[in-house]
Amino acid sequence: MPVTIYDVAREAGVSMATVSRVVNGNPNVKPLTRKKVLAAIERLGYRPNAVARGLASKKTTTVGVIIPDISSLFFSELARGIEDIATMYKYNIILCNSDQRMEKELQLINTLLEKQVDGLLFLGAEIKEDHLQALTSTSVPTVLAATRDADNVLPSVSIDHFQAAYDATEALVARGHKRIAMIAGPANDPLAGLMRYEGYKKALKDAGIELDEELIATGNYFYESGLSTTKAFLALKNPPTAIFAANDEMAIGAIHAIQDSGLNVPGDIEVIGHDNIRLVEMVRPRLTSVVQPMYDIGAVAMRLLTKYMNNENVEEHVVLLPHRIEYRESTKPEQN
Amino acid sequence: MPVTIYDVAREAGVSMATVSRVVNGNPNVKPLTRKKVLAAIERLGYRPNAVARGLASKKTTTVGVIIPDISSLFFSELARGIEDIATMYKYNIILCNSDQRMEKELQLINTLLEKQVDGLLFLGAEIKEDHLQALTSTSVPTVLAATRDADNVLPSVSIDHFQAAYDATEALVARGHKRIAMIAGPANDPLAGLMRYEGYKKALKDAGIELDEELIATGNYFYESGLSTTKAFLALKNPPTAIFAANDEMAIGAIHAIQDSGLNVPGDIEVIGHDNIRLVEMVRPRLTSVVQPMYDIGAVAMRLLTKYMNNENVEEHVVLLPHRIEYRESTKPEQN
DNA sequence: TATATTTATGAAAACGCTTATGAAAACCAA
DNA sequence: TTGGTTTTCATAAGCGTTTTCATAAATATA
Repeated sequence: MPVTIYDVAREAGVSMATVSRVVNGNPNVKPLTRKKVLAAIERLGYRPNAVARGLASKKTTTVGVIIPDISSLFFSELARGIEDIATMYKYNIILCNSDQRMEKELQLINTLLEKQVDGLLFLGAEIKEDHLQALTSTSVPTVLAATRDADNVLPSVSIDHFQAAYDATEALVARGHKRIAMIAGPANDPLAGLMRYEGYKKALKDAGIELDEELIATGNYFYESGLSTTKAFLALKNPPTAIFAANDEMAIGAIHAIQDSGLNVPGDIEVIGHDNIRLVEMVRPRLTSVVQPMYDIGAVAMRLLTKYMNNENVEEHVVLLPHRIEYRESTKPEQN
Repeated sequence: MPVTIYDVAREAGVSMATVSRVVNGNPNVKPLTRKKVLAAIERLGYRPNAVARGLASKKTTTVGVIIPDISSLFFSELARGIEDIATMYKYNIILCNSDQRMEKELQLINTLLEKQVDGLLFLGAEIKEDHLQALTSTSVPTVLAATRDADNVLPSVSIDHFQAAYDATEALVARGHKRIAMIAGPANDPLAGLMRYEGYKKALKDAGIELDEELIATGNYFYESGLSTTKAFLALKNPPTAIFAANDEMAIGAIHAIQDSGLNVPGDIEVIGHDNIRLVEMVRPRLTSVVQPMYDIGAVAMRLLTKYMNNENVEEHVVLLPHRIEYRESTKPEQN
């Protein structure tokens, strides 16, 4: 039988209200009384029941996190940022994998709301009407991380994917390339998929390079798809001299496909990846990549959420974190 | 104001007990009544409050997971296994990073118990007396994953680290090597650190190869330490012809150190890693590695925990999952 | 000293649900 | 019909806190 606040009250010779005050650090308790209560707590090994507390106070100090796949290098880094800040603000995290399946996402939102989370962090790709519907019809504050809804209805933390892709492509242009291939993400992924593709197109256009459909492939963000799409590129009668991949794993696949065919990176073909996951340092040549600050996105999103949960004032509800390109050996120095 | 079970009861013209029965699938409800209640729930958009339910039923359908670092490839894979099975059994996961710091681990155990989790999954390295004390002094069932306490007091799911390291070393011996180096883990890590080292030593001994202290280095499981320790090996006047690393990241560091010095893997030096994380396929040459089934360890541990939470009978509380070596290009075919 | 304030404490009512307990209703056999 | 079962449901007592409200004690003010 676990010891309750009532047991402590009796042991200390006070009322449970007083024990509650002591436990919650309410200053209106005489020092002597506080000491007595603390002693009783110690003696009995009292451990407050957070569920009961949650029912009474309507706060659970728990936030729900819906994430596509925690085993992904990208999202696990993000999750770490989330959790660190959550801990800092005394929140715990209920972590759920959605696999980006809408039905599951909606169901998870519901489950987490049932569990009375104080806030919700949603990571994913596409935010559809149903998501918006589910997330705005509740009073529980929600922040999107590493994604955004099209109309910026919900608070979100991400980077400017369009500009990031533009910059990466431009860097390739600046190195004199005319035939720049892209391994894009799925088109139903509005940011990492579509936006990065748009940035690539715009950069080519601004450089006066005509778009060649042959040089555009769609991958699924996994290594394998980088490998296979690049093999196809290499089989072209006029293959690319540079490749921009929508994420690092595919970029590394590209490098290996190039190397496997006897060509050299960056000598024959230069490669730029995206996200700058830890992997980029563990490959030869090390991968030049657009830095997407995953940890920071998670951390900032969580911080933002705490503000909403505390009813603090928030100046800007859509935050775009800065990106930059980290140059490594998969690209050559810029020629000018 | 959220709608409560009471509102539903009024709307449906029944008592709240009946609503509760319907919500919880209690069969003792007339079909017609059930339909009325369901309709009322639908009409009002009722969403049961899991906190209140938890208080009344003393079950939260939530389990706590203490993990060293979710951003690690190794642990995030494990976490995925845990979460998948948890979902399957209708549990949610509260995920906490411990960074292997004992103080934090103990504090997390306490926090999770306050939150009234139905079970606890502990992942880490060393299980000390304090851990045992904290974990056994509660009635909340606990399972260790990817680790074990020395006396097998607590239920656990892991592999036979000694044997795994023995097998890896033996594989190198079978390839004719006499100078086999090991990049071990920290000695205060009893399994992945110490046990794997012991397995290595035993295999050498059984092969009649004398232990050479020069060929033993201690790393921290990160890529960098594989790189630096291997550089030191290569600087030896009599360098190793094979390297066994206690995990894959260090093994990949070793490969790159070897390649950077102009030597060839496996031509000049063969390398075996441990764990078989997804990375091993994303490196050239692809890394031969001892398969530790991370996902399965997580999944089995969670499954085991569900049994304890349901008071089911458990035959064996210490489960050792099988391991094997996956041969890739960082080792040569066995010569016989 | 008497009065007004402030500070400390306790009693008791929520919080939203589950779960005995037991009564009424429905069913059954004889 | 009658009595005995079985179903179906309502009443109400928790579950362990927080939090109002009231009051008592302590302190300050006049």
